[in-house]
Amino acid sequence: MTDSPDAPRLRDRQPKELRREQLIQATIEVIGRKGYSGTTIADVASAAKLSRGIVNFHFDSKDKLFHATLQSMTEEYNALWRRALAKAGRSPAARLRALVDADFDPALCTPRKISAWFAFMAEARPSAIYRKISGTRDDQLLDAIRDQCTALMAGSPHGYDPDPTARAIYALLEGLWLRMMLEAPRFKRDHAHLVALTTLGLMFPNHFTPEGRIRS
Amino acid sequence: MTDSPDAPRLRDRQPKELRREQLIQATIEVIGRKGYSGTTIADVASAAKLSRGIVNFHFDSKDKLFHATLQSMTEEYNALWRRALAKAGRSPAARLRALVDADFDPALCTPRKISAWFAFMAEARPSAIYRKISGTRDDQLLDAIRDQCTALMAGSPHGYDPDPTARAIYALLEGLWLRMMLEAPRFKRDHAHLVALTTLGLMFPNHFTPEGRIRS
Amino acid sequence: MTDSPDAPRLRDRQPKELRREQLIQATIEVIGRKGYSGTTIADVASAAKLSRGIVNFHFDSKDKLFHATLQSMTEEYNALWRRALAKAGRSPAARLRALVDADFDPALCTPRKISAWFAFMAEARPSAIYRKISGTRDDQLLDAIRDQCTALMAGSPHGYDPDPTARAIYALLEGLWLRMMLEAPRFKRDHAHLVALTTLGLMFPNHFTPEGRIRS
Amino acid sequence: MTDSPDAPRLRDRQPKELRREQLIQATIEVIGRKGYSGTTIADVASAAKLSRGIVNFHFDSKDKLFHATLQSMTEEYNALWRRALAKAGRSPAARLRALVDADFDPALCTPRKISAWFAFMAEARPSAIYRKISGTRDDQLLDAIRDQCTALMAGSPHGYDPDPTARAIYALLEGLWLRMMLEAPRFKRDHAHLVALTTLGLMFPNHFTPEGRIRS
DNA sequence: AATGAATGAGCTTTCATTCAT
DNA sequence: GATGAATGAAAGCTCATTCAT
Repeated sequence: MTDSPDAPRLRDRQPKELRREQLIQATIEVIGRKGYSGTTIADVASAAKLSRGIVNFHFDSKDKLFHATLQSMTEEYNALWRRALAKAGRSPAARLRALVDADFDPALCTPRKISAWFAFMAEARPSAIYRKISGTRDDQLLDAIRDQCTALMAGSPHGYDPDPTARAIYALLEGLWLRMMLEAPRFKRDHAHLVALTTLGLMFPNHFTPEGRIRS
Repeated sequence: MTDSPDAPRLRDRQPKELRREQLIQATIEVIGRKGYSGTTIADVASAAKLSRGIVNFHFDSKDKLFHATLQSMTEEYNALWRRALAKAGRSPAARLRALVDADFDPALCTPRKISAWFAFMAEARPSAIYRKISGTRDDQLLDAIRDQCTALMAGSPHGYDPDPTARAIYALLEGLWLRMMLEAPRFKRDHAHLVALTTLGLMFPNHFTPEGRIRS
Repeated sequence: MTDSPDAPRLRDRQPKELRREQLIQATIEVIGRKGYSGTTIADVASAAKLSRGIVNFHFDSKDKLFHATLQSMTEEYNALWRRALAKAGRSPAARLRALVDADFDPALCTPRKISAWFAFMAEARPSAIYRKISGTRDDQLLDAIRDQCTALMAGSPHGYDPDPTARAIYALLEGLWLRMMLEAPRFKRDHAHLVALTTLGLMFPNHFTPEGRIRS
Repeated sequence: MTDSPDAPRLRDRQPKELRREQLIQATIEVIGRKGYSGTTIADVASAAKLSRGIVNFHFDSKDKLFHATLQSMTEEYNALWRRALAKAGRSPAARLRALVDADFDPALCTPRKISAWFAFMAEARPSAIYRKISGTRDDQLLDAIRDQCTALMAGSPHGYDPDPTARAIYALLEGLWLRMMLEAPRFKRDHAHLVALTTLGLMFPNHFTPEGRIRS
């Protein structure tokens, strides 16, 4: 009666895609808050301010909802670092720095989302959901990091190998995410970012300053 | 085909501590295999080849079993790195190397245990089980790493800071554990260990060779 | 042999209140039949011809179901004697007789309901369910009885006290309920009613005949 | 080491009968405290300061323990009122008064025992434990009361019937026990006793004073 | 005679899923 | 499209009972 006619009420009918997206965002939020095993379909529906039956209606099963949620998170993450790489130009140092910075983008690097990521990872039995959906992305990001390391270490003294170096950077980034989660709110995004940049400075003293700025 | 008479039957009476330990080991095994939310009391009892009621008999609740399991894992981990540090002598490089090596000790660094660790970490809501039990250990290990970094970087050029460096090494080690879990069995312990040692070589070129050996 | 199409199937949707009432009635029936400790949620659901999950769906827990059941019984009982009192007019003898008769009303005084009452009473630990829900009602009924006794004994010879007299009538009524339960089906409602009326005749010979009829 | 050699330690071996008695007393105590459904074998063993297995050892099953407990309570009660009757002499008034007084004997009329009585009564499904064990006793006590009523009412005016009168006294006594339980500790033994005696005074004004003393 | 670890049936409870409306 | 009452499988927990010691 009182709603203005063009303000779409939440529980009104919505195109399928909108509802799915709304439910996926609610899922991320709830998993981030309650953990994987603590998340029920009722929680998700309630967080989306919709009825209990809605999830099975749009996703058939809880499993498929979680699948779609991880898929969505993966795509968002992928898009971010690819865009960052594209914008970074051709200098390997700038590209590497861009990849590192992307990991601490305020849009992605939120407590809820980090929590949700680890929830999915920790449920990753061999052959399970995480590997299937995000495994490829992981490989591609590692490749991208390795490409920059290879370029940066071209003239390095004998014995320094870009391959484990890239592995190290990649592991470092994930380890920092883990720490942000476990030590929240003590260990914050800026602090973690600084640690990553410091590492660039230590690993590539010719290309980065101690604080991680690119040496021109 | 019957049990040899002197093989102690599993279902025989055992001192409480033995049963508790047996159940904790079964819990680690099952969590490692099926994940946190996938682990039921029946699974644990069955893995220990005992009856369903046994867990509640010895631990009162699933929660307390999980609690005791994480406690046990924490104590094992703690004992390992402290022992490694004690054996390493007084040279900061040797001590740092010992801490890094400890993380890849074959007794700890098994697929099941790594999986179990992340299962507990991912369930770590703010104020939950992991923080409570393992938080202090984490802090102490980080302190130990930082002590060595501080010593090693005493004469470093201006701008290099041991604090984020220690954070980086710590995050790197955890990130490598995560990768061993997610990429098992492709990404193996030796490979991860090599990545960690390479990082030492890159970070402290005066104290470690590119492969992580200590420069005398 | 199939259900006639217009017979509403039990399992069809019903308003919440209807289902709750249906489950409460089933609970009284089962407690009356199997006792407090012998009553399981499955029994109640089965008596209501509904599924096992229904009780927790509508009442959250067995405890709350039992709570609601006793509440319902208390309200029914309360309504009955208050209505009887209201209809009885102003004569103390008629009012007292009405209160006594109410206790043997065929709607309340059934084997099942009596059994259920004592089941709840016997579970009454200090501070437990019965006291909390029905304690006040008991007091009010006792007060109502005492009011009539006081009026009837106004001119009694010295030494006769309306207070213990009221207590006696109240205890008598409950004791008769107990006997109906314990000696069922030998000791029936009509017999118990007669005993109560006889007592009125003995206690107030000026106001009631030996059979309990009101002397005009 | 410190126990004096002749002080029998509780957990030492004891003749069967002693242990059984010890367990029965513990059972009364626990049922009185926790109710019928709340009483576990472990509770009983613990109240008797014995091991968990002891009950099944001496009574085979919980059912048989409860059986023996009610039997013991019944025998104690029986012995009490029969003894009281024997001591009362031949005067019907004295005998009736003795029966009433017996019900408020401090040895029997304790909160725990009353609670235990009602616990057993309330579990009395038709054909169940209470009827089987205590039914006969109830009948005999009722008979004893009726005998006195018949004698006392021999010369009563037409219409007064000793049979319902006896029923009333019996129900009154049980009802007062119930009230002592439900209103504990507000409604005490002495108060209830007074109510019963007052009733005698009202019912038999020629034989008892208003306070229930025997008119000589 | 007594212990208490071990068992497993049976219970309450949770919750993904279904489906009449 | 959306709702939410209803279902029932699966889980955790309790506890009477067993039995090696």
